[in-house]
Amino acid sequence: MSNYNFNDIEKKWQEYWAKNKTFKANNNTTEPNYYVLDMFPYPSGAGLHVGHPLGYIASDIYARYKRHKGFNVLHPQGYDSFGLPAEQYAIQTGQHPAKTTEVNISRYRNQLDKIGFSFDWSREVRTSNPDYYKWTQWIFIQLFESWYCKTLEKALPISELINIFEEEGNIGVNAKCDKQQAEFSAKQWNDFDDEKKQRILLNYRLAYLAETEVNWCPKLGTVLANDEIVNGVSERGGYPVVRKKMMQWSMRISNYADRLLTDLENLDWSESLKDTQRNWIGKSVGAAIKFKVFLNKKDAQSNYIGATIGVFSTRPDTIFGASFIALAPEHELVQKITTIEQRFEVAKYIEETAKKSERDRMADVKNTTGVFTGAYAEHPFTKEKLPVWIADYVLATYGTGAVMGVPAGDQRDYDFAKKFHLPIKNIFKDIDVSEKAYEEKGNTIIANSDFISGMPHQKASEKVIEALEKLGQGKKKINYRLRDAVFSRQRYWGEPFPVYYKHGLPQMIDLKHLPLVLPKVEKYLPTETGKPPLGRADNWAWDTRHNIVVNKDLIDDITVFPLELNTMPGWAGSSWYFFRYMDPKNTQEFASKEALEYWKNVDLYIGGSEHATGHLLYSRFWTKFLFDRGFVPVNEPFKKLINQGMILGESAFVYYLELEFSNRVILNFALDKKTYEKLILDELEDFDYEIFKEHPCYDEDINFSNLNRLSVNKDNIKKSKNVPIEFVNNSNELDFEKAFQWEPNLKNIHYPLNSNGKYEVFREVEKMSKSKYNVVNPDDICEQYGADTLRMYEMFLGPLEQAKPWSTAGITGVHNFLKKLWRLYHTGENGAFFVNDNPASKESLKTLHKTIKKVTEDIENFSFNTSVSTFMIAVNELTAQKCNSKEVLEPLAVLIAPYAPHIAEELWQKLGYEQSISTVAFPVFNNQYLVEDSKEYPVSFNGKMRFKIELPLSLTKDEIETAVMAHEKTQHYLQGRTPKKVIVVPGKIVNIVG
RNA sequence: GCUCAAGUGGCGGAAUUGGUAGACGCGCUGGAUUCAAAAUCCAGUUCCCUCGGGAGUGUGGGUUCGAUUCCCACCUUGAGUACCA
Repeated sequence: MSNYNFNDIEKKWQEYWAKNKTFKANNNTTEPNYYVLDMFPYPSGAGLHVGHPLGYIASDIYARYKRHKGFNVLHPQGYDSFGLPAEQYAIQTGQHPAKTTEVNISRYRNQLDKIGFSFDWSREVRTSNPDYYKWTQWIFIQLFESWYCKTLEKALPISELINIFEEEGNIGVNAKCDKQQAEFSAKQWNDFDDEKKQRILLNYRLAYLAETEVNWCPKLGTVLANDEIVNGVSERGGYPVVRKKMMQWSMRISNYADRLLTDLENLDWSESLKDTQRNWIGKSVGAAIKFKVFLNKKDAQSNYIGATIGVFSTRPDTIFGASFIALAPEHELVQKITTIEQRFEVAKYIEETAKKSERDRMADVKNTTGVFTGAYAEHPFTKEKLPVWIADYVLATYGTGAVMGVPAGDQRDYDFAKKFHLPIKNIFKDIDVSEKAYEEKGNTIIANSDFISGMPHQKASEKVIEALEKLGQGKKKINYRLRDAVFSRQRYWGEPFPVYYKHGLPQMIDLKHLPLVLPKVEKYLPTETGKPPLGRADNWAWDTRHNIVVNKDLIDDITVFPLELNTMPGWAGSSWYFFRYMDPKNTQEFASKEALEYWKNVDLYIGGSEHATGHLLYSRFWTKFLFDRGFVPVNEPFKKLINQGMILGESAFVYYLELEFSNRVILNFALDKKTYEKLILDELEDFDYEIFKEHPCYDEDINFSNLNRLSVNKDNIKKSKNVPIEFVNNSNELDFEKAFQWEPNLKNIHYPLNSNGKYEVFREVEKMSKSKYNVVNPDDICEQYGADTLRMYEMFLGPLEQAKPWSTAGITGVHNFLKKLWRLYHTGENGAFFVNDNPASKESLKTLHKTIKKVTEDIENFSFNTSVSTFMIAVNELTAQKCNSKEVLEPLAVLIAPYAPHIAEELWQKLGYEQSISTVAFPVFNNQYLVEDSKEYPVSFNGKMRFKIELPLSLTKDEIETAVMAHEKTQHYLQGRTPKKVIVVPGKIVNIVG
């Protein structure tokens, strides 16, 4: 008697794989190689839920498949182990983040192991490991020691730039600086003192230190990158974010904007993900236009202030419609151009806008505000004097921080002009702009515009740019939305910068002395003086004589210097980890040339789409940089990328209203579905108050306060023996007794009951998270049904890339399939293993090869959900055929091995093999088993399906036509008529058009 | 607002380049086995019907002998982004 005892089988093979290092990748083979990578997890304290493994299962299936196909597969896993949650936990409990991280990692590892992944654990990396972050620090130094040459479109060593400066000055250098770098000659450069030289070089370095306006989150005590802010609040925690100027490390990613954009073309990524990156980079083509600023409207040269306002516009063709110029409140020219009369107003306005947080400003979109500076800008063609305003709808961080206001062509300019009674000049032929601006480009003809009147948009733009160039007041310009990335965090649990400060100037610590290891601190909070947590460390100064970390009391600024107090952001370590897996133990290089050359880039990368504008962009940036400097042989890190959809949790809630009565007794009334709908639709006028009126506490002056909700998920709290307390039955009815026991507050609610005398809870699908009590743990599924069932079921749920709610409703179907598969090999007495050497029936061979064909196609196309169905059909058919032949059952086991590796290994062993099934070649589809067969061809007349004719599958198109026309059924239908046309779709259908 | 994706039974979802819509699974119904239950197996299951058939892939058009698939317009939902000049 032999049952499908999945728990024993899975444990046995997981141990076998670990012991035999079955999935260890080789760095030097003659076989072709393939690199399958998952986005490595952040080991959070909550552990894995069933959503996490979805992508890992998909990549594991593909990795195992590729091994069967004879590839040397690299399929590693590791941990993105620096991060905020561990630090916040440390702040609360005083535990060192390294310790909690360690605990979380071992929990993760434990959970991952239970699912039977084919990871090569010998290559594990952890970003918080000093052996690893030594190289993150090293890459930072390389970025510091590089500048970006716009002419060659690549990063070059800073030493080459110094050479140029020494010989030619900076006049011929085509590089982007964070601020306008004044020109200097070779002689001037050579005469500068060292400090000045260093300051100038900082303007060119790819990693640079500069005072930048940053997103400051006071609650988290740190700055955040743009992609870490969602809807104006922090992604983590949802705290408010304000703008603040700080001295920060930044990365000149904007230099790579164009390459990051154009290189997307050749990547095998989904179009929607590419679009997200394209939008984020935000390329727009237009013109840079300079306006001369005058003190007043009078046309006298003496009123010229001697400054110009540069604007960027995607619509230079609308320049004759310009009626004002608007500056961002933070614009550097504001002070210089504001007239004496307007000074007070302007100062007041700027103070007000500075007070507003990013979020307030966003919430206030509809409310246009601004103030006149008193100055005027001269139109380059008409010489008209346009008033210069300050307006907070103009962003300091985009373009030049100034716009030319063309009310007719831009709705925001239109609203602004309306509000402040500025002229609205119509410059479009046959278009009405009396109500709103006309923003379409299309084929509109420009009018009332001097030399471009009568031209369409595109041509007019070109002409204007041409004319501006002649005047020296403008040129064609490409602008990007992508901004340089802030690289400093006021945090403890991150990579320390390998930087010390000599007289305020940053100096790099030599590679020989890396890693610079995180110092010990007593508390993980910022210091009392507002410095980052590293400011609390005593041993945090750099002794340049001995090249060691020493106590900060020894700082003398001669030989001992202060170290950087910021740490690197979370994305630092994750921007290059895929290279480290290639050679994870290397102590001399971040990865050896040979390893990098052997594996090249990641062939298949699977992870969530939430990293589209963060991790995936930064990784591409660092890879391009490392490529430019010759450290890696590839320009892009991830050839093919798949975003697995999120698995959502289903939550159950009680919604209740808190009602405050005049006698100050507070009562909670649970809502039924109908009332709830009325409430959210604000239709409370016809709300049924009768139920409340019956209550003794009812009063005319009921005060409705907030709508509350309470989770009553059935899987959220576990009894000691892992049995979920069932709060809610399948009809969504609440079990009061159990619910009250769990959450006594539920007792204080008055429930409207349905006809069964029960209360129906609300169901909603939302993200799985600990705080929502809707987490399903994969361990429980593995224990109850086995890892193979979990793997197949997660694939069976639906298309990989689609988001879907978790439900165990269909899991028995998949589990039954595995039991049937087991039985297929155990048809002996009392369920004993039984397989024979007899040749298989033609029918069984047909089933097998049909399955091989479909499953191979499915894996190649990543449609794993349909191949689970294919397996089910195959097993059902083979069971019906009573197939016991090795000829079919052996290849079948291999076929299923990527999906359900444990059961496949067990069957393989029972079939008499000692080697792991993962070394066996994948079955090859043989057409002959299908071709010899016949097929029913549907025959239609004028598109209407009439009957089917059975014909051999091997016929050609013409033969099918002849055979169909000669067939008695056809002749019977035609009754002597001659059809006009016969259409044959091979293998499909025959259409007769009469 | 802009960009993108998706709308198919009671449910999750199948359907090659346009070719028998609803595979497969869940659920449901009936049956077999059983003292009974679990487990397993078999049959049925889009809707309507006067049992001949008719309708049907968000809605309305179009192309085609033939449309879930291609084109146009609209509706709905989801995702991303947001004063980006």
